Amino acid sequence: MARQPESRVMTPKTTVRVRFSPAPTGYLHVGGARSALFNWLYARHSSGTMILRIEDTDADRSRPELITAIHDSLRWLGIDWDEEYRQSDRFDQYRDAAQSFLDKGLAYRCDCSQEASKARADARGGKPGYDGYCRDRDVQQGEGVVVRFRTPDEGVTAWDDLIRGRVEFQNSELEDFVIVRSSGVPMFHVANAYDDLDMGITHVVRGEDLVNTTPRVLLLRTALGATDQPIFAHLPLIVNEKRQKLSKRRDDVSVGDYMAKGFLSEAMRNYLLTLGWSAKDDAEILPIEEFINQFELSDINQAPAFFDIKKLEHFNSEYIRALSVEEFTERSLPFAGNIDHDLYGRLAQFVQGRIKRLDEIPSLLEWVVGQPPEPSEKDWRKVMEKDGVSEVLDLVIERLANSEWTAPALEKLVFGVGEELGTKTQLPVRLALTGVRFGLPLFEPMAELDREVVTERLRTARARL
RNA sequence: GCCCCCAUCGUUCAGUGGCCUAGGACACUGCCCUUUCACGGCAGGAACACGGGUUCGAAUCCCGUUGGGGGUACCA
Repeated sequence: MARQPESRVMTPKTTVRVRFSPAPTGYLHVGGARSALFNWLYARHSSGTMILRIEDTDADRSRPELITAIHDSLRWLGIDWDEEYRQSDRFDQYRDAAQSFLDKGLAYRCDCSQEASKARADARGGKPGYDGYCRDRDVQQGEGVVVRFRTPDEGVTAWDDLIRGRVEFQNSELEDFVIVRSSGVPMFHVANAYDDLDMGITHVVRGEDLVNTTPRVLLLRTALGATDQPIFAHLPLIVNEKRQKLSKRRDDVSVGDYMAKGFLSEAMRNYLLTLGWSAKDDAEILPIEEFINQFELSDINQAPAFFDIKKLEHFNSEYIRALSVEEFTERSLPFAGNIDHDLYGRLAQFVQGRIKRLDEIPSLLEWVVGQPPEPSEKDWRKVMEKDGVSEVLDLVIERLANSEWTAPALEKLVFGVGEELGTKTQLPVRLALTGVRFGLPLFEPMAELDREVVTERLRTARARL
């Protein structure tokens, strides 16, 4: 057969298969979402397969209902997948694998209690880890017995990380780790190595917090009979303001929280993308297709990135403003609070350009649908305690009685008073009416209120002068 | 402690030996626009952690120091 030209070299022989493997022990958080996203981007970029694999080997910690929540969060972000597996469905295969290790002498049973091995470690002089006490004790199956993998005493386990370059571990540093719990349930290392091999995973894209487990997984993979390695890409961590790995405990980071705070999923996804990777020409906000097109794992940075909500908000406001008024109205309605839908439909266009997050909407509308907040001392002094304000209010109140009740007419009325009196009139009217000195354009919402309500509010303010 | 990783403006990304008197974005400050706020426009301050090499030449390569982080479970 004739040899193909360059394309033969350029095209990988195997199609890309990647997986996102969350443990259902909590809601999807931004770190996990970013891992999922980078896997997905690479799968779509290379026309490969995106696999969702639920790593629920720890029955005590896993909560089945969280799987649905993870699905929802991924879907919200627009991340889809082609195959899905659940490790709890595959226990038998992992158990068989572990048994084969036992049969081949690659693993052994151990009946040391955790207290006992810790006591020995302390006696050894603080060097933690299991010491291989049971390696040749021929322990039999029984209560409290685990299976440990026999790690090599010498040599090096290494891989060429797409993001970090070559990473090496001395095998002598590796302890004989547990692969089957005393309950008989295999540990995640086994499941992970087995599945990556069995599912033909070509690229392992995951957080840097997993690098230390890579040698174990690699050793297990070899024990399973593999002669190759997947390509690893260990993503830099997303950190909080103290530069620590984001944690569900101390940081408010679940994807659902951001949904509830009024972030658009496209903005969230786009922002997450820019943490550790960037498109050509300094472009930060692009259609997802363009990102997919340009995405390469090897272009990802090595340094941890801070999750900056300010920047996320900027992205969000950009995406909000890019929406058509119709789409904005529809998508923001659930955040608008207790307001007549038709009324909101008329006012949404004024809201759209003024918010960074959808959850800011109710406060913007407060004076339209309910009572305005009490003006602050400072605002009152600055706006109302000036010469001519009482004349302005008097005149506006007077003319309101007979004015046509439309936005243009009201604008003309208020500005007309200003021209006659040689002063600016919007601010005092705004403060009297809305309670604050910033917000929506004044006249359109004003025309939505009843004449009596508007007049009453202005009178109240006038009385306070 | 031990193992592993990381190090460019406050933040984030760019920069892969000369194009860098280091660029973009967010944030911040000032001005303009505007009879609110926001948007928009213009301008500004702001960084290659330190010390050694290598080289004609280093933000870019090597070594060390310092600093930060991750891991060190019968969690994943």
